[in-house]
Parts: sequence; C-alpha cells; structure tokens
Amino acid sequence: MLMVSTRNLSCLVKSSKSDSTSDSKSDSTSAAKPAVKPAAKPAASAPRDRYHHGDLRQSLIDAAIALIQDGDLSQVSLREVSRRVGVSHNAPYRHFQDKEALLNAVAAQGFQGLKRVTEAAIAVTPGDAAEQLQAIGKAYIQFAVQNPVYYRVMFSLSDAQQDAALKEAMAQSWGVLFQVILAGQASSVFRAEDPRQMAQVAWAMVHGIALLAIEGQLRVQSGEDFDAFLEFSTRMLSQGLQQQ
Amino acid sequence: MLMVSTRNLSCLVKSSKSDSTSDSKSDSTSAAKPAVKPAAKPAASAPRDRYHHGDLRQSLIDAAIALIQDGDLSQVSLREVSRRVGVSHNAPYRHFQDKEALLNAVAAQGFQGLKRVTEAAIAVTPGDAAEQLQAIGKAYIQFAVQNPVYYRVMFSLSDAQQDAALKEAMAQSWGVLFQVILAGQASSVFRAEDPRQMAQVAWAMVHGIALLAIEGQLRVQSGEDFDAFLEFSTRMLSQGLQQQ
DNA sequence: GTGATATGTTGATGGTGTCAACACGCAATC
DNA sequence: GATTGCGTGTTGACACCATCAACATATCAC
Repeated sequence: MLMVSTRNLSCLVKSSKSDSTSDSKSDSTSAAKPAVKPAAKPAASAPRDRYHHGDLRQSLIDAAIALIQDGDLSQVSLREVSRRVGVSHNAPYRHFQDKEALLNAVAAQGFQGLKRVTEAAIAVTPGDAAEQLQAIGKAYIQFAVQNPVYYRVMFSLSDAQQDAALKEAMAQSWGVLFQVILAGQASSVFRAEDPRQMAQVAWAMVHGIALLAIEGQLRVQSGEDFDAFLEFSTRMLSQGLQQQ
Repeated sequence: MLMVSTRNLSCLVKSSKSDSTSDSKSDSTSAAKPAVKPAAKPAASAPRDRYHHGDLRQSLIDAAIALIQDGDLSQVSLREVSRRVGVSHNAPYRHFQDKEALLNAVAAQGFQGLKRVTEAAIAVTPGDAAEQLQAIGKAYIQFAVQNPVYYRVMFSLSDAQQDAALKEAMAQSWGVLFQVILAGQASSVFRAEDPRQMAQVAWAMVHGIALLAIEGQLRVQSGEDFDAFLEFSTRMLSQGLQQQ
C-alpha cells in the first residue's frame, strides 16, 4: 500500500494499527514542504534542567498530537500532556485557558498546514481551474491521510467550541478553494451557480472522502488503488462543477 | 420536494440555537413512521416508585440523546445520564459494559433509522436509479439535519470503538445505497466503474454535506435555500455517477 | 540592583469511569 | 406457600481528570 508521499510530519511517526489506506509509494509532487511545521527546538520529552521550559506552548501542542496518535482523541488529558512534557499538571494553564483551547491550537495549526498544502498544489498545477480544483482535492485528501491526528482534531470541535483564531485559520483555508471556484467561473470553466454553494459541495465531498480514508473505510487494497480512487473521485468532482 | 418525512423523533424537541438549516415546513407525506423509534413507555425523567425500572436500557439511551442535545457530546457522562433517569450512578453497568457501549447503542439505533429513511425514499421514487440515488441523498442529508444528535454520535466512534452490533447496523445502512448503485449499473444508467468506489464517493459527499449542514456551516438563509441546495448537490452527485 | 511580570508548582475541590460488595424483588422450584 | 437463584439496582471506594487559588522562581525593564 502506498503512502501518498508527504512525509508524516510533526513527529507523527508511530503508525497506528489500522491504517489500511496510507502507504508509501512515492509520488512526485511530494517535494513540497511538510504540511505542518514540527516544533522547532526541544525534544518534547527531554527532561529539562531550567525552571522555565523555553517553548512550552508548542511542546504542549506537539505532545497532545503525539498522545492522540497512540490512542484516542478522547483520552487526551492536560495532565498526561503535562507529564509527557515533564511539567507540572497546571503549567498548561499559563498558555491555554483550558483544555479546549489547546485543542483549538492544534486544530488551527492543522488548518494552516492544509492551506499551505492546497496552495502548493495550485502552484504546481498550471492548467485551468478544473485541473486546479482536482489538484486541490487530491492535496486535501492526502493531507488528511498523512495527518490523521491533525485532521481529526480539526473537525472534532463544534462551532461553539471554536475560538476566533481557529475560525480565522479555517476561513483562510476555505479561501483557497473559494478563489479557485471564482476563477473557474470567471473563465467560464465552471457553472455560473452560486460559487459559495459550489465550494461547499466540493468541500463536502473531499471532506467526506478524507474521513472515510482516515477511518480506513475505503477498501483500497494498495497504494495504487488509493491513487486511482483519488483520481476517480476528484475527477468526478471537477467534472460535476464544470459547464455541461 | 419530497421530504422524506422523518419527524423529529425520540423526543428531540428543543431546537438548538444554531440550527440555521432545518426547516419545519410541514410535509404531508409525513405519515410514515418516525425514523427512529422513541422509547415506548416511560417518561425518562419520571421518578419511579418501583425498585426495578422496567425499561432502563432504552431510557438510558434516550437520556443520553437528550443530554447531548442540550450541550455537547463531550459532556455526556454516565453519571449525569443516570441522574436524569433517576437511578444510581452504577445502574447503567447492568445494561452496558461501559460508556462506549452506551454510545454504540445510540449510534446503532441511529443507523437503523437512517436505513429506514433511505429505504422509504426509494420506495416512493419510481424513477430510474439516478433519481433514486438523488432521493437517497436527500433523505440521508435530511435525516442528519433532523437528527443531529444521532448523526453526531453515529460518526463519533472510531473504527476501533465500534462494536459488532454497530458495524452490522452500518453495513445494513450502507447496503441500501450499494444496491441502488448496482441496479443503476445493471440498467446502464451509471458508469461501469467499481461499484464500491462509486458508492463510496456518493456516501462521502452526502456525509460531508450532512456534517456541514449540522454544524450550521452551510450559509443557507431559509428553508427554501436549503431545499435548493439539497437539490443542487444531490443532482450533481447523481449526474457525476451517470454515463457520460 | 530592584520591582514587576511572566512562567511554573503545589494543593485542594468537585467531577468522572469503573470495580467490588451488597440489597432488593421477581420467578421458578420444592 | 416458602425457598432459593439470579437479574437488576445501590452503596462505597479508587484513581483519574479539569480547574481554581496560592505560592515560588526566573526573566526583564528600569
């Protein structure tokens, strides 16, 4: 099975037992930077000598991601995160208002990565808007498959739980898709219907596929199968939006 | 439009503040059974006189749903559920192995409702497979919008968390869609590609839209707008699967 | 150097899931 | 009809959690 190329980033290394879809046959477009920046300096688990940690905020985010990785989102606790970073159970409260705020930060970081990846996909796709849309779709789904932890957190927060920074990050990410839709309509490649609705349909489909893929519910046997499915589904999407 | 008639069931009455999409225009066809059976007898919160509850299992499920309704999935606790039913904090353990098992039961009940609704949609749609697929898509999304609590629980459990009964209920529900795809291919209405992949794409799209709708992220202003979007998106889906 | 302030710690409180031991009442057996 | 077994519900305990308040330490502005 294949691994769609972008490396597993931000120290997400241990593969979970049930990843039926991800795999690692190379794919040429993978030269792009990692989707999400790993923490710069400190190994999250290194015991510190100084009283102050130095970069606790990012370390907490990284530790939370690592925690979710080998387990479940539900078993993330501030205390366990603190333990992993080697800090007292109340230290996180100097950087996050509460547990939800930490998850918001993880999610926001994820959306920034998603934006980066989709923008990169557009940049290397010189064709018309239809081709660019397809490229975005592929990049989007690949991002989810390669960063399942991020992706899960990104969509685990209900509207009421999302803070302003997260909403902004989401809006930025959404903007990438929306601009392509608008461009496609301007050049008469896409139908002239409400661009917002068109974008919503597009987003809904890739989002649904991303979720299925992460959950291992796409019964693709090999990496090639996954690539083929990616091609198939995104082509269908792109065609659906085009003028008939 | 056809409004598959599921009424808001199982005592999900209080509308949450952010339901921008659900519309309650009455619909005449609503004679059909509710999508999910409400608990038969006892008002969940009625203080009981007898030592034994009578139908504690279903009451717990109902209470869990009610709890999620006015709040968040994350704040469901067995203890609070027990409190609402008027029973000790350990009573649930006579009916569910743990908290996850209770959520599994809720989810399974939801999938049974979803199956019923989609089957009903097919039954009242005499057209070809393409029209039936569109009907299923509408019914699916409407189910989600009208039963957001069920829907959220249905997809909140990771593969590893799902028990056998839930997986069976999911498979049954999936089967409805799959059969329509197969029929459409047999009658040369749909493309001759892998039916599983076709079904996955279809499911992914309606699933994505359902999620967006539930989260209130579809910026439709009125019920008519929502109906129009439903029509638009499902038509796109159906057309995408058809022979070119 | 001296505060002021940001950052980290300790301790306490009330909530949670779950286990073990116990209590009740229905139903089948004698 | 009394006895006994077992399903169902209760009480109590434990470990864990989120969060608040009070305190300690390091860093920075002056």
